[in-house]
Amino acid sequence: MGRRRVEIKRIENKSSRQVTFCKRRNGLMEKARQLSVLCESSVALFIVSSTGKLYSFSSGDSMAKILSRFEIHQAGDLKTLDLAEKTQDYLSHKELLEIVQSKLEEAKGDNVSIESLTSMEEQLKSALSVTRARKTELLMELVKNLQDKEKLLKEENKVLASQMEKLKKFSETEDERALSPENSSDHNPPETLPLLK
Amino acid sequence: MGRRRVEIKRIENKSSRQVTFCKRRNGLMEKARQLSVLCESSVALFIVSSTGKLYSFSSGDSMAKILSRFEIHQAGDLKTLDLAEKTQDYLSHKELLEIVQSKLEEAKGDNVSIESLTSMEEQLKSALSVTRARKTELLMELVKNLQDKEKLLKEENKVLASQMEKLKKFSETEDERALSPENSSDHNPPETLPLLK
DNA sequence: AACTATTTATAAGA
DNA sequence: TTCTTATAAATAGTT
Repeated sequence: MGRRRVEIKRIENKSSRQVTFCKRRNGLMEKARQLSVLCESSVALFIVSSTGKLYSFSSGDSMAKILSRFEIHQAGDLKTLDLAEKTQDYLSHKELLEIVQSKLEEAKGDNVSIESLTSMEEQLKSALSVTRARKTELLMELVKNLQDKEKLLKEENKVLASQMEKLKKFSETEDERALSPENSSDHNPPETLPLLK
Repeated sequence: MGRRRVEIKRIENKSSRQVTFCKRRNGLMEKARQLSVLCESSVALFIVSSTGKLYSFSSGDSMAKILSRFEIHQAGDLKTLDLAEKTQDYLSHKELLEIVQSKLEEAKGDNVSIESLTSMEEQLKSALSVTRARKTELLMELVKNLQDKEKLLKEENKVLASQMEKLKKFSETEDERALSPENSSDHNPPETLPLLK
């Protein structure tokens, strides 16, 4: 949405990349805020520039709250994995199994054509394939969510650690009280992360 | 950017809130992706709907690297997933595929017995089964590792938080002393300390 | 789930 | 950097 259409790929020119980063970062933060307000949802956003500066936004609820919701969701996901035994899918699975069972009974008689058996074979293969695909899909999704959560937890730990360091320095020197307020909402000023790598 | 200008405040109508959530969520995710690509920055985004459903985006790359302060044990995460396609297994996979290919070429000739084809079918089914089992095994293992890691991180988080609490209280106390030195003859009623939480 | 009238974001230029 | 402006993109309300 500018003078020209722009391809979504790395901007090679360093300074225009920097400018775009600044503009779009602000835009993204504002959009995140709007979403959280308009739809009363929890939003956490972390952006780390290529130079290592951290920018974050999180909606009213503390990160911990978001995390705990995350956790609940995760628990739900694990249940979904047991899908064969639980949830609404249970009935349809059971039904399917019953149908298959009855078909197998039929098939024991010798009055069943090869054609119908081939058809049944195809149907079963298809069902099996769908089931396997769904299983893998759920597992991959779960892995991704867990990895995201790990990142978020690490981020939270980092914030805690840096706050603690400030507090330590403060209590050692007994200087003016100038502790940074809680990281909670709105646009935080950029905080430079020490890069340990 | 719609038919009307819209105030940024909670949308009261439930269904239009839901629709807006969906649209803006997608928009936000896409913007996050674009920022990460255009400016090669790391972005993590978590959205939890009011109904508790989680949506997340994270730029695949270096977030973990940058947030690697507490990072000790990992690196093996996604690599483990790629294992099926790369590393040492690659060669043997390639070999296997070559063997299968040559077998299939053979099978095109009509000088191949049904028995040998049945045997090949069995071998392939067996290989497939082993592959699938291994895949599931690796995925479940990965999930377990991530869950363990999550537990550790939360523990660490808890410890940090409680240490910080102590530090805060400590520095508060120091301040009080500095501001009003103890006078043992004066029995003032205890002042309420400003609570930081 | 599509469609558009509009608003909003932003790319390039100053 | 900040402002301006032309234009692309997102999206609110509608179908």
